Amino acid sequence: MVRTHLNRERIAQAALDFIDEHGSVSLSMRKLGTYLGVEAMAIYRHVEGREALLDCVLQRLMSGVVDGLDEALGQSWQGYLQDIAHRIRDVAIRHPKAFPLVVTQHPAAPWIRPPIRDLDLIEHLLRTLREYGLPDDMVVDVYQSFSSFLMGHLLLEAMHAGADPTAPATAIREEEAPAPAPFGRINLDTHPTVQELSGLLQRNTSEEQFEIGLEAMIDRIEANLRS
Amino acid sequence: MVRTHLNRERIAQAALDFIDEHGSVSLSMRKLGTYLGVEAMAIYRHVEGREALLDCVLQRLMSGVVDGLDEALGQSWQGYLQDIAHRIRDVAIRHPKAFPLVVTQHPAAPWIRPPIRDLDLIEHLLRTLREYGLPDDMVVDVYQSFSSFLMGHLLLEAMHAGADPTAPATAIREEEAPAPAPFGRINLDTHPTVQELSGLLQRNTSEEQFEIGLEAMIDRIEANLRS
DNA sequence: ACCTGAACACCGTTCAAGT
DNA sequence: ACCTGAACACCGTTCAAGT
Repeated sequence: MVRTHLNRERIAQAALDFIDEHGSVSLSMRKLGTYLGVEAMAIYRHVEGREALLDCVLQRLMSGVVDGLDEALGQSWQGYLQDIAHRIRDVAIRHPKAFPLVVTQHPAAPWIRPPIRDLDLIEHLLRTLREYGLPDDMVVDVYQSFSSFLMGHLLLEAMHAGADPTAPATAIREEEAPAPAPFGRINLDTHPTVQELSGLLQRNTSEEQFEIGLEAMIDRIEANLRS
Repeated sequence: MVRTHLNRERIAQAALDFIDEHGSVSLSMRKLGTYLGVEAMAIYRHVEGREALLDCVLQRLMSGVVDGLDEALGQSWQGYLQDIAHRIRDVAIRHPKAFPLVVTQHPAAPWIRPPIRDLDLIEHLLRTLREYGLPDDMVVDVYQSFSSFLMGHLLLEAMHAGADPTAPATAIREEEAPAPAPFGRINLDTHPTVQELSGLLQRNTSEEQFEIGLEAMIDRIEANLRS
């Protein structure tokens, strides 16, 4: 008797918490049930099924991005894009195990481009860019380029951050390889260039690359606007 | 008695064929068994489990990229990158249902950046860029930027191409909405800008965007080289 | 050496029954 | 109105048994 009173929001939040901890493949209706202190099949009274549940999680994950976005206005479309980019990056970094849902869950329409798939955010983006005076074809072009950019960078960052520090599927035998991992099962002898560049390859430059790439994309839009 | 003689390659090919047709979530060991005309659990004699099976599919999917890549040499590193980019794009377009495995399956090491995750291809890329005279830190930088770029563009293209033309999960009731689909469950009244730009949004400019973005990335590398 | 078939522990989902 | 519990059809994986 711990306060049941199930509802859509409580379920979505619990599912997100569970995914943050154990990953989305480990989430089952039954486990989420016991996680909620309820008999599992009670969830179906509030959400249509597992697929719909993951859609709820995704929406909860992304709904925070558009909130408070208006305050960032009044500057420039460049600053506005920077703001959105960093907000979505925060989501990807804070929820690395949940973020890949943006690509796993099929969007509601084919012209929706993850990770910008929340309709309110799309509306906000298109409307705001228009208000800053960008022509319509340019507005749509920015939406599409921007999505691709975020997708590429953030999915890779999330994969990196969300990778289990725990051992891979094949359990480690104690007698072999107490190595620090990054070249565990990779034969460096047959890939000498990888070996020689291993130091550089292991450097994590995600944040710089993100900032540089974002700047470059904005520069490219500016150049297009002038031509 | 149709020639069984199971082996790793035949299994991987059959799994890829199955995924191309039905998607990777529908692939089960049992279904693949009957698809191969074999008693399902026979697969375990050749691959360790479902996860390993998907890794095999992924490897088969990408192994073709590095083959015949040497012939493209002798030109310039720009042409070389263009060649790889288009080869990987071909894979994404020809196997839209299988391509998302590049992000679903965790890579063997954290410094590996999908979709360029085949070790032979990574070795080839790093070595070749070096031979063209790029400095080491630039070589690694190109690997990373290039991966992000391909990831963003190709995953979105694959999602678009692989989306089921069949109805979504919620079966369509006959009396409502015989609409052509792209705005099926989306309320356009609350998203007027989306409505006004719907014509532009539905245009498929994936290929142009890919070519333009690729060119821009290469230009950026050239500029970095001169500075 | 390779495949089979029964078995185990888990799934998503449905539905009649409880309160 | 909301939750329960049994049931059904499926899973991945193990293992002794067949040939």
